[in-house]
Amino acid sequence: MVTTDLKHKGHDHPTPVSAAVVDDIVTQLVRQGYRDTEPRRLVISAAAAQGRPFTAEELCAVLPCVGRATVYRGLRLLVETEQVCRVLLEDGELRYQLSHQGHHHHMLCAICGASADLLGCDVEDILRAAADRSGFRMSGHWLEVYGLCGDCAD
Amino acid sequence: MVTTDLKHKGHDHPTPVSAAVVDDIVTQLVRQGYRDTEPRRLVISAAAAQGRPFTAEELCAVLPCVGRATVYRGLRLLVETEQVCRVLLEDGELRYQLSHQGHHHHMLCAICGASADLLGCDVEDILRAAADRSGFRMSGHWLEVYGLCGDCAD
DNA sequence: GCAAAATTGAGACTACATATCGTTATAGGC
DNA sequence: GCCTATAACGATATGTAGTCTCAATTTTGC
Repeated sequence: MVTTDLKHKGHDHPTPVSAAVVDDIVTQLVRQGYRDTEPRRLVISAAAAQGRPFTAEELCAVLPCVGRATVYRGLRLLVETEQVCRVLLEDGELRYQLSHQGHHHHMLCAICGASADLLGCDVEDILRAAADRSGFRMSGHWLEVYGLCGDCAD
Repeated sequence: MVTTDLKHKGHDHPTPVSAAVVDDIVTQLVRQGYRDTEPRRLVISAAAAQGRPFTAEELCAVLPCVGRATVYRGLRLLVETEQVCRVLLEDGELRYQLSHQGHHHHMLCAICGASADLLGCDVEDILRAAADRSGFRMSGHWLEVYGLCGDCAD
């Protein structure tokens, strides 16, 4: 859990963010025909440095050296290419976070705001069967789980 | 202003609003100490007339005789008192619709935009068990199902 | 009918997000 | 390494959704 110490210009230094994560995402983008640019890397790096779901404005605040429009565009691109996924908070607010591979759901802590992946849960088939019984052909779903994480429940 | 046809459909056949539905909701509000006012009834009536999930702006458009602020306040009150529930569309847009009693989930049709309640599905216990295994204490969840309704699947 | 209090509505205001457009940086050919 | 087409950038204008303010109005209880 980090950190309030990244707010510098482009060529600063050791972010707690592993360069490998950024490189990996950039590689995915390049593979899809997008360019490898400095501002884009900064957006990815800032997103990766967030310890919990974040908003576009929060990235802007952390990246004063990158134009607002660029932050928004970068974030949108990451969502479109599925490098970043959206997270729905209990009050209806929509935030973002780096996406781990594949379809999954999130458990969101009401106290610390942390997000963890919900593993070992396959509701897909159950939902599809229930929908079927109503004559509805399911193609997808959206699920968020709210509560307290292990640390905060104590 | 480009709107998808999904969001336009349904203006042709507004659901006839039974006065009983409006009366019922107003009764609930009065019971909780809120007043029975004409603008508030108009908001409820307009909400009930929507054939599918709607936005605050849509209600405003349908109710030119009611102030914007009043529409927003009325809608917020209805959400707080759980007469209206929020619905999350697949693209992340948040809309509203009259609430049927109790906890339930929605199936949203990608073509006509209709919303139906998902019945005969209890994922609650499954989710709680999966969360438990990760040391997470679940207190609630949010679930939406997307696909095609019976009419549109043909 | 009267007074207190909740509610309303016009419009100012804020926050968030996108569009415009001239400038800059990147990638790929040479 | 140099050159060019163009993707991407950033400053800022514009748009959009929602809240806030406050005087005027409506509702409720007496």
